[in-house]
This record gives sequence, structure tokens and C-alpha cells, in this order.
Amino acid sequence: MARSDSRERILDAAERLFAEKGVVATSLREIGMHAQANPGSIYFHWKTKAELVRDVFRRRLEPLDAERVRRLHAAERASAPDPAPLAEVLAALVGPMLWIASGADRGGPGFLRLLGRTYNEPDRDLVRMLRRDHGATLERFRAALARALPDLPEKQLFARFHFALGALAYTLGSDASWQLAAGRGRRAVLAHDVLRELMPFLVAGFAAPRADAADAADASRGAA
Amino acid sequence: MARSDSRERILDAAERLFAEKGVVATSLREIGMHAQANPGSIYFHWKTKAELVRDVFRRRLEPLDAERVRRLHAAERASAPDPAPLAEVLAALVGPMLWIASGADRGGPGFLRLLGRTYNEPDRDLVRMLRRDHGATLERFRAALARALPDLPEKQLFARFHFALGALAYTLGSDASWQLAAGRGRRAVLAHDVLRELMPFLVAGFAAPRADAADAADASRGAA
DNA sequence: GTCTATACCACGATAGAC
DNA sequence: GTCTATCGTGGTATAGAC
Repeated sequence: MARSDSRERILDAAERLFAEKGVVATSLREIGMHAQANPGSIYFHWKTKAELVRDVFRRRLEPLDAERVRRLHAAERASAPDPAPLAEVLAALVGPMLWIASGADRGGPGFLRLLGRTYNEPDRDLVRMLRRDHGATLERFRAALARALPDLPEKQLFARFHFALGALAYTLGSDASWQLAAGRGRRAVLAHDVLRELMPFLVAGFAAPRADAADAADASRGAA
Repeated sequence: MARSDSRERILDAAERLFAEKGVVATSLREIGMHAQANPGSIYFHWKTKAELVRDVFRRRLEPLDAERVRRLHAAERASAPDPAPLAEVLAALVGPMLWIASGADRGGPGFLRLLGRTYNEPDRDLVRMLRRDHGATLERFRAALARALPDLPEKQLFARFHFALGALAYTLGSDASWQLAAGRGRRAVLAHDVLRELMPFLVAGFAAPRADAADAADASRGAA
């Protein structure tokens, strides 16, 4: 297939370069070079750079979203009529990333890194696009967490959900986290370790009691 | 003072634009326009764009670092000869951000947002510069956390420290978190609320037990 | 369907008038 | 100390040969 051949090569090269240097800093010229395709030929497959970016993410996120929802539903069925327990919901959110990390045909650790970085990237349109295409899945998890923690006020739940996504995104995106087990040399193993460490941290964080008055006063005290 | 006048205006404009659109996406022309200064005149004060960026961060981070270290030392003196307790160390790390958020002359919530975004920005040199200039403070906190949690293996502590920084960075950087209490309209109040919610989440996360075998197996189970 | 060549523009940075 | 003018580079995107 002459068509899909070049198209996939371009997507692969773009994914790798985006993960390394960021989306905005990667030029179409560079993508073309690394894909052994001509920069100009990218415009046969996509109208603009933004649409190429969209497809780079969609190719990986659609299976990831599907797997997350599948595991969430499985957990909910297993515990019905009670809501799925907190640890199960979080495992359905985080676990499929190990599945991503362990398969090069699913993007591997490189895509996880790209994903982590991009969620916090200051490109308005890019984040907006991600939210439009894949926000529904996150909303399902927010709702499942609300059912698992019926006593936690909505505002607190929302805040903690963001903390969890932040811990996930930053850890996957940061260089430092990939050096955690630098001795081993293999990145897939590393992502596995990091994500496994994340689970108890998140479970405990979500289950934490509210801040009492003393803590809050202490935290907000300014300079002398 | 003709000198510091324009210089400060440029720093202010750069800070605001960096927070809105990101460092790489902001041009010197744009900074000059918003600062009511000529793009070319920026090169009188700084040799390159990178040095301007460095100063934008340094202006805010040096007081922030100093305040963090001051509060950490205060906590350590208060509990000596025992190590400072976990909650106190975390409060010294997070609390001074409220102090930043509450003062426009210290950058306000805008700078917090910039800081949150930049820690995850894929610009290698920028992150490297931040680490070189201000990594020593974070290292002090890592060491203080190790003393507060002597039973937690170094690798786990390192991972959890990254989770905490991630939750902090993402929350401060994300647009969504700033809409938490959109009804109130005032951003400083909002940053205050968000950071106060963060404290119990982090304390519980750091104090969490290690993952047991069952959890780990569950989290790593792939697709069917 | 892919390549070459190129238009067009904005970028960072410099030189020199004032 | 600030401005204008401009250079060279490299970005996205297009036109048209093959």
C-alpha cells in the first residue's frame, strides 16, 4: 500500500519528535525528514499541521479510552449494585497506561511521555482539541469517583481529580521520572514501576480527610 | 528612573504573555508591543531571549525559594532534635505559593500558572535552566521529606515527590482548575482554595502504605 | 500519491540614528 | 536608553511536475 505506508511513517515520526521536543517546537520539515517523506507531501494527507497533530493523538487515544472504559464497566458490573470501589476505578484509569507502555504498536512509553507533556502544554487550541475529542472518558471517571466517594463534596472531588491527573501527567512527561531506574535501561519496565507506585499514592490521596482549620491556617500564613 | 522603568515593564509583559501562551510561542515583538517598548530595545537589557526568560523566572523564584527555605528551617527548629513532621514540610513547600498568589507585586496567580506550565514544558534548555537555578531548594525539601519518612525507601520517596510536584504544577497550570470557583471571579481566592485542598491530598499520599501484591497485579493486567 | 520548488511571513538578532 | 530599519533563518503552506 503506497498510501498508508507514507501516512503511517509520518505519524510515527511525528509522534516520536513531538514526545522529544514538544509539538510546537517540531517542524513539518523535520517530520518529513525523519519519515523519509517530503515535507510537502504531508499536505496531501492533512490540510494543516493541527490536523496532523490531532491524528497523532487520536490513533493512540481511541484504543486507550476504549480500554479504560471497558475496565471501568467491568469493575462496575463486578460490584453491582454497589458502586465500583475507589481502588478499582483508579486502576481502570491508570492500568491501561501500562498496556500502552508495553506495546510499541500502541505507542509505547514514548507516547505516554507525549501525552503527559501535552496535557499541560500552553497551546490553547491543542488542549481544547484533546478535551473535545477525549474529555468524555475523563468525565465518566469523574462520575465513577463521585459514586465511589459519596461523602466527598463535589468541589473537593473535582480538585482531587485534577491532582491525580497532574501527578500522572507530570510523572509521565518529566525526564526525571524516566531516570528512576536508569540502571535497567529498559523504558517499558520503568513506566510499569512508576505507574505501580502511583496507585497507592492516589488511593490514599482521594480517601484523605478534609483539611482541618489548623492545617489551613498554617498553610496560608505568609512571610514575616 | 528611565532604565528600570522600561526593564520592569518588559518583564511584566513577558511574564503575562508567557503565562498565557507559553514561552516558546511568545515572540519578542509581542512582548515589546505589550510593554509599550520597541522590540529592538529589549536587546539593550538582555543579550538573548533566553536571558530575558531567565530573569522573568528569577525575579519571582528567588523570593519564593527564600520563603520556602525560611519556613522549612522554622519547622525544623521547632521540632528539633526530631525531624520536621511530614505535614509541616509539605506546608513549607506549598504554603509560600499562597503568598505569591496573593500579591500582584510577587507575580500573583499569573506567575503560579506560568510556573506550573513551565515545569512540564518540553523545552529542554528552559527546564534545565530552571533546575540549575532553583533545583537546590527542591533538593532540600526532598531531603527533609526523607527525614520525615525514614521508613519509605528512597525510590518510593523520589516517585512520590514527583507525584506531588506534578499535582502542584498541573493544578496551577491548568485552565480547568482556575474555573473551580468561577462564580467568585477573583483568582487569588481561587488559588488559595486550590492549594488548601492540595495539602491533605499530599499528606495522605506520602503517608500511604506501599502497594501490595494484589493491587499491583490488578493494575498491570492488560486488555483481554 | 509523492516530490521539487517556492511563496510568504514571522522569528530572533544586529546596526546605527537619535 | 530607545527607536527604525533590516538581515538571515526557518516556519507553514501551496503550485505544479512527475
